This record gives sequence, structure tokens and C-alpha cells, in this order.
Amino acid sequence: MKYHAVKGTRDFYPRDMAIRNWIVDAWRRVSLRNGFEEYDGPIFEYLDLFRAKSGEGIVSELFHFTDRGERELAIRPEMTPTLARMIAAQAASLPRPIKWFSVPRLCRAERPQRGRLREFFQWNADIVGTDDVLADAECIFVVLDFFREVGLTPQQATLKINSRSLLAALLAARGFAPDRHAEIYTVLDKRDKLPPEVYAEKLESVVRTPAERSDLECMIQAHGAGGLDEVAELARGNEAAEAEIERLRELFKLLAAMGVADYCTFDMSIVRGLAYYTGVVFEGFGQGALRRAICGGGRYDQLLTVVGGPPMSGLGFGTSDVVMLDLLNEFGLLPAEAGVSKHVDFQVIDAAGDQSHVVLRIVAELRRAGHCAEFSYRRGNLGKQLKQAAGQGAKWAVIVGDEYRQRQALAVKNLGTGEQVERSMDSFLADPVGQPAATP
RNA sequence: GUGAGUGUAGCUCAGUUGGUUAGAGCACAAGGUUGUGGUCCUUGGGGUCGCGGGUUCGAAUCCCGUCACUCACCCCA
Repeated sequence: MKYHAVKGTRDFYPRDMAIRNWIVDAWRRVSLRNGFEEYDGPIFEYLDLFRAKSGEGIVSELFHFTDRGERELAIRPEMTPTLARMIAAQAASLPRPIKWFSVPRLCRAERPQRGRLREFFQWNADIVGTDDVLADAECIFVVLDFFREVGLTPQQATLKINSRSLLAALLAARGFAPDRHAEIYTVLDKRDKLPPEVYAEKLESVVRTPAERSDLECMIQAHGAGGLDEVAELARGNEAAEAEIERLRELFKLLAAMGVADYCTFDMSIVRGLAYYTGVVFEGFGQGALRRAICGGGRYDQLLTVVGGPPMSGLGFGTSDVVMLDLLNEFGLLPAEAGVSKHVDFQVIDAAGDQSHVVLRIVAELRRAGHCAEFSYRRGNLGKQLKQAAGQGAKWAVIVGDEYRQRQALAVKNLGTGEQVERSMDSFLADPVGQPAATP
């Protein structure tokens, strides 16, 4: 072939499209029942919007171009800047809390690899305009509501939770100036994602003395059931840290009240790579062969000010279709029906070969009534047409043949059970799916 | 941008120490079958063996280059 799909992009043939819709529908269903409203924005934005949020370094990771009006634009690599821009523009008039979700198509100019492509779909849900811990709980619940919706158990997927505020308070008490925190976070985030030697090397480059490093390691390894108590020991007398620990305890109680505590653990090593997180941070992990992060999110305080809006606290999360489908496949949680791209209710068959006008009349009326009705361009040859009907999963076959010629009747066959009854044209069209009275 | 691996039909893959016209299964199509489906049988279409060059009497096979894909690194919003 001369042309093929560009590196890192996918063609969605009907089966693939059905699977994509299956997961997007689940995201949408879960979002809506959690009280979120859907929004969307343009697929490209000013390049500066992304520079403002992520810095100059982001540019090489973007697909960007200059339009004929010399505007520097970029295809969106994430949704959050657009969300911030949209909320900032109408911040004064939006009712709080702002609970919005979106399933944007995003593009990043990265080298593709397992779970990461150059074009993908991402589910984002954010709660903006409040710093209430109830919002933290609700946002995290949405993720776990989705896990349960698709059948992911706490043995298959978990959510690790931490707090940037807590980290900041503990770091400050150890003499790390606030302007050093960001680079320390970036390294800490890699603790469980890099080989130990590589991580150690990176840590040395930002934390000079061995004493500081072992202190940090001691702090960061707190996790699990007793993790918060361990940290509370370390934080004794540190007011800011103690307050945040209390907030986390409350968060875990709320998650327990919502019945999703089984999925959640406290873990001080979760810090997220992203610079703008300021409060609670969390990351989901698959517990199978691919033990990678499958979703992540957190609270941010300065996001809107970056785009010129008023200060507003919020939190949100994101996850991609690529990594989520990998995970669901791994656990066999993608049902066969997910890939079904055509749902035929009635296959109307011209058994005689000269009844096209009758077949099309029936087909048109069924379609008008909202049913999916199909017919074959092949006329006559009942066997082949039934085969075709079965091949595309039709529920019923409606046969126009001898009984129609003799007494205007149709043979209606249930392709699931093989049962076949004769019905008059009028009774069938009046109630196609209903069980008919006994044949006259 | 760096490194490794893999490229044969739409898909999954065979293909002997280099040897004659490159195969199978699945999928697709036609027929067996002019009123009863998923099975079965027969047949068919579909390939510049990723591309270019080299070695050789002869290359899918060996060598070099190149491109694509996959995986890992970098990065991660």
C-alpha cells in the first residue's frame, strides 16, 4: 500500500470503533450518573496556551503549526488548559461546584510504545470551584465507580492516594526550600517507575547529602494501612502536616462510606510528575502483568491563574482509552458484544425473487418504527439469505414468499430459537416484535 | 533524539544447507442448494516475499543500506 495510517495513529474499523464506543459510553454513563456535565473545546489552541501551562519544553512534544494568519497553533495534547481557559472566561457566572467531564481526542508527538500512541482518547473529569474534601472524595469515587462498572476488582486495579500539601509541609520542616520542591517531586515520582540504580542517581542530583536522602526515603516509604500513622509520627508538632493528615483521614472515611475503600491505599511515594498539583494526588495501577499507572489526577490551586483567570481550586483526573483497553483485555473484561458493530433486528427476505417491492415496503416501515431492518440485494435463494441474516446477527428473519402470494402472510422466524410463525402483514407491521396470536 | 527486535496474502504464520510455478489455516467470494441459517464439501480471487543495491548460474533465504512497525530509553500533560 502506498499510504497507511501515520505512526502512532489508529484506523478504527467497525469492530474497533464498536470497542472504542463501548469504553467511551461507559465513561460517559459513569460521568453523567455522578452528576457531571459534558463539555468540549477546539482540537487546536494557541501554542502559547500550552506554553503557559507547561513551559517551553512542551513544544517539542506537540504537533504545532503556523496558520495562514501567522498564528502559532498546536493540536491539543491534553484537555486541562482548554478547561481552564473555558472556566476562566465565565468563572463569575458558573454555578459551583463546576463538575464537568470530556472525552477529547488528543495528540502528542511522542514515540509510540505500549499503552502510548500519538493520537488517543482521554477521559477527563474535574470538579472546580471548591477545595472541600467532599470534592476530593467525589472525584476519586468517579474513577472507582468506573472500575466497578467495567468489572475491575480491587485485586485487579487499585488507587494509591497521597497529598502534595503533606509532602510540602514535611519537606519544609526538613529545610528544603519551597522552590526546590518541584524538582524533588519530579524525582520522587519516579521511585517505583525506574530501575533502583537510575532512581538513586537522579535522587542524588537533587538531594545532595546521604543523610537527607535516607530521611527522605524513610518518609516516602510510608504506605498502606498504618502509613498515615507512621507519617503522623514524623509530623508531630508540624501543624501544616498534621492538618493535611487529618484531611486525608477524613478522605479515607468518606471513601469507605461510599463503599470503595477496598480499592484505596495511602502511599507517600505517589507524587505525580505534573508540576501544578498542590493538594491530594492519586494514581491508579493495574495489578496484572502490566503494573503501570492506568490513570491519575489530583488537586490544583493555580491552574486558572495560569491562563489569566481568578484563583480557583479544583481537582480532576485523566485516563486514556489505550491503557484502559490494554488493562481490560488483560483481565478478559472486554465482552464479545463490545466489538459488535451492527445490530440487525429484522432481515427481510425475498424468497421468491420477484418481491422486492414488498420487501422494501416492510423494510421501510420497520425502519420508520425505529427497528434496524436489513435486506439482501441477492434475490431468491432463501438458504443463502438466511445464512447472510445469521451472519450479521439478525434477531428475526421475515420471509416474503409463497404464503404472501397465497394469502398476504409473512413467515417470521426467530433466528435465536429457530421458531417460525406465520403472521398477516398488518398484524406484523402493527407489532413486529410482539408474539402473535395463534396462526389463523 | 538513543538502543534492540521484527518485516512472506486482509489476519495468524510455514517456507529444508540458497534451487525450478512461494504455501497453509482463518477471513472473503461463488457453487453444491429456485422455501429454511451458523456445520460440511468443492472451487475461486487475492503476493512487486517492506523497499533499494550487492554476492551468486540461481535470493523470500546470505551481505549492506533504507523505510515501516513493535518494545525499551528520553519525556510524560
